[in-house]
Amino acid sequence: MATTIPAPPASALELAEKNFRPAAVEADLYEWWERSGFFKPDEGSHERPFVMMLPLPNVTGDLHLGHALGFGGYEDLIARWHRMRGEPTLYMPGTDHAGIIAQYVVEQELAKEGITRQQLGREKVLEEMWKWMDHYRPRIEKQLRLLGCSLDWSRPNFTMEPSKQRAVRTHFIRLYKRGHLYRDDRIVHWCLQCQTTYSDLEVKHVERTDPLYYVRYPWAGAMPAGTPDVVVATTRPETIVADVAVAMHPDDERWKALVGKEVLVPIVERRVRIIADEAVDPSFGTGALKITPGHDATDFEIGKRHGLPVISVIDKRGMMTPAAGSLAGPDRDTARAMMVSKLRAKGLIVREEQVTHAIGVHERCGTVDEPLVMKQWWVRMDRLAPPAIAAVRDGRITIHPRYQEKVFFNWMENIRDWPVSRQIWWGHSIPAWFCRDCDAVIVPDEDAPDPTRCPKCRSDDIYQDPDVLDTWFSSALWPFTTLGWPDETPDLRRYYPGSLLETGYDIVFFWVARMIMMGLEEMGDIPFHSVYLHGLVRVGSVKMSKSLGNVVSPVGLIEEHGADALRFALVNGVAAGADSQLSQDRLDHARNFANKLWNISRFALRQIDEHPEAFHGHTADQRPQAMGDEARWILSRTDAAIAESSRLIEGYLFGEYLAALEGFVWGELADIYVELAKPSLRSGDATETVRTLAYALDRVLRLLHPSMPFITETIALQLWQRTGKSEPSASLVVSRWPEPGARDSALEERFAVFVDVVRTIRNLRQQAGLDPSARARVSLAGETASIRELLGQIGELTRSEVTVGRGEGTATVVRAIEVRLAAKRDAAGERERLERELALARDLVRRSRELLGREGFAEKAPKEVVEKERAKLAEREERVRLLEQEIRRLE
RNA sequence: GGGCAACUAGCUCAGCUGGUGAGAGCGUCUCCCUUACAAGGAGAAGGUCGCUGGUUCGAGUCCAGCGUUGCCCACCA
Repeated sequence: MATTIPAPPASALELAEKNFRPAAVEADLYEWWERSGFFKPDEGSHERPFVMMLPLPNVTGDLHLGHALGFGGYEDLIARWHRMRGEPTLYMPGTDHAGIIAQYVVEQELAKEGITRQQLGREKVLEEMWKWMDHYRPRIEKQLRLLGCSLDWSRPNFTMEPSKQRAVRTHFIRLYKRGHLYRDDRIVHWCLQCQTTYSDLEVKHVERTDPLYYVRYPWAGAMPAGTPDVVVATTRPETIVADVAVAMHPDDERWKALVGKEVLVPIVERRVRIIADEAVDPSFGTGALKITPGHDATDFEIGKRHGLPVISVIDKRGMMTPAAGSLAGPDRDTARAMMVSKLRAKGLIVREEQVTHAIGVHERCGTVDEPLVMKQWWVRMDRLAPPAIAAVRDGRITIHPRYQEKVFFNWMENIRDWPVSRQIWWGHSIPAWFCRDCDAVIVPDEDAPDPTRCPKCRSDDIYQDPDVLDTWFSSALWPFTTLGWPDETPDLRRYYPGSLLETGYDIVFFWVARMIMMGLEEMGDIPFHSVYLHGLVRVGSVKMSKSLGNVVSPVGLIEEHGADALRFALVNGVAAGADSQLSQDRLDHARNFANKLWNISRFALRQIDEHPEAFHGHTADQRPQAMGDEARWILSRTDAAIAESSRLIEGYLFGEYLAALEGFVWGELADIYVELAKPSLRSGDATETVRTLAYALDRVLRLLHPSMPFITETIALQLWQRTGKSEPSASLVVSRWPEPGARDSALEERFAVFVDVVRTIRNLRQQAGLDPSARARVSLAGETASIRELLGQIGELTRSEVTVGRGEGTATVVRAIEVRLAAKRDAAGERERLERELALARDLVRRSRELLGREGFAEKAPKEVVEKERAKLAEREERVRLLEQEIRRLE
């Protein structure tokens, strides 16, 4: 920690308005936190560090709500909690150069000025890319600060910075030398728009209806009479010119006898064989599939199995190549129409129908996939995947919520090799050179400079692979490149492996799985111990996406409601891993809750100001030695809230944690304790009450700080300025998370009765139509022992004089206590009400008796459960008796 | 085709290791500007926890089957 800590901002110390105004304090507080070094891990600590890497946002534009959920909602909550637990906490910032997406975005910008990347050339486009990065990186970093993320900004990271380029080069070379990387001609997804390949994961399937043509392939030789025609169904007739076979399912009785015979590919008149392959679906079309290895992934695989040649008739721009013969020249759509009319002219189209099928499109731009066969770099998965599967299988890495592990296994166990070449310009260059004279592939040694001549044939006519690497190739290394790898840095030693990886479940395959594989490969150890996967945030009920134009900027929401309200609203009450939606209601509610806390604090601070003597020799963070019931009660409940909060956060139940905390702060501290505190504050000795109020507030601020850092810090500064605190920390950020004290469950049980009685009296008052501001008289009879000490408090919350004993007036029974309010009785109406209550009460008695009388219950259920049920039955029976008595009295 | 999950109040959703009048927010109704807060307070109404079986003394919670919905993966031409 910094040796001298600057003074906290005056704005936070002075804000005293009736409503909390986030804009007045947030920027100042963040700046103070950052400048004071609170977000740097304590290097001197011997505690085990907590390490979490930011899921590096793409430098493609501003942050959206999904980022706010992950970064501000979950990660910062988790980081702040660990920091408060005394763990040296490293929440590592960084951004991603975002390869294809970023280049696509910048190209769109250029297109607005009518410029294409080809016109500009590689150098200039890269200049534009860097300009974009230089513009958006600070903006993104600013937005992370607005969210309140406690990132260690002294350790900035960017995937394209020189140190990362060196790391990627090293990694590539090592993978290559170890045999995990190979180069091969294989079919890949090609984007005509982006002019690059992409991986299976980046293919989106969309439903589309297209004409399905049934095309007859004439027999090559004479066939016996009655031999059926071979008819294939296709949506892509333009690829017929690249057909090299027709395939049937081996078990298809219709065609079995014809396997091995030859047909003529229409128009090109090529003789091809009929083959049998399991991949053919006999129920589709006629059960005969045309095989086009050059332009279909399935066909490519089938072709490989049968040793068929590959014919490519479509080029990278989507134009028909000379190999297409009479179709050469036009684009693929025009060629399709041309082919259809040619086939029609020859009478080869036997049928045409509409078919709805799934077609692949590039998820970034929506362009229909064009499978092409190209020479590409591939990462072999056969040896990288098994250790990653094992790490999760044997629990070295746990994924929360746990069911996501099944999803992980399902994918990893069917994983396919990963194509990592991209034909764009923005990205990590590939440290591989090719020799024009002997075709050698040259990958230099790790620390060697770029090669200048071919080691095989000594030619100096070599060139570097012009492709760049998939973005995820570099982000897979994030857990260790951020720590200085491949150098053996102190950071790498201290902070690897990390503790937790928090991200959305939608990038498990893209990123999480690959980090695990590469961590194990390069570091020989898992990259993190746990993974927490949050759900997706929707706006209203619609998924947020750029194409739908409903991307919400968190910045506007922060300006309007404050970062705390946004952070709280995004997480409160959301089940682990579940998708959620952010609505105006949720935001308003969160803001209202923040305001509630603010006003509890204003009340407490005013009381402290009026009773300064309470803090001579005592501080807000010291648990007061309370005597009074209500003080002891709220202290016990505070301890319950502490224990509950810790338990829920440890269990990754963040939504529950906030919901439970809100219930405590609003429903118990504000609605009950603050009200009970008022009379004793007016009386002579307020010391105990003020101290209790301050202490409860101090605890609540700590408990809530991980989610609502700004408001809690503002209040804490104001509180501690008045009361002092025993802990030396200058800020709530680096204060200790509370430990729960001993609870008084007997007292809590008495207060549960108390709360029931209060509600019953208030209800009775309203039913009787009493003037809300008038004082009433209430008498309690029956089993009043547990609340005998709390009569004054009951009176305080119900504006009543409360006595024990028989009284007059309108009555009801709660638990086994008769409650009577001095008011005029409406005999008929009251009788009706009491009869209704009696019926319900009898039903409850019946249920209790049934449960207790059931065979096996008394023997098999835990003793406490049986005891509790017996007590409940007794109370219910007494309530029935009292209600009956009351009804009789009405007669 | 394979996998994962969801189905709880009018709406949006909690309910974690099974324990018995099923919770919240919003909305609805009644009342209240009580000097911390009207961005508030008090009270109320509202649910056969998708369906059918099973396990258990006991099931919203566990198991099986079914139905509906969503998502992911996959070589639907």
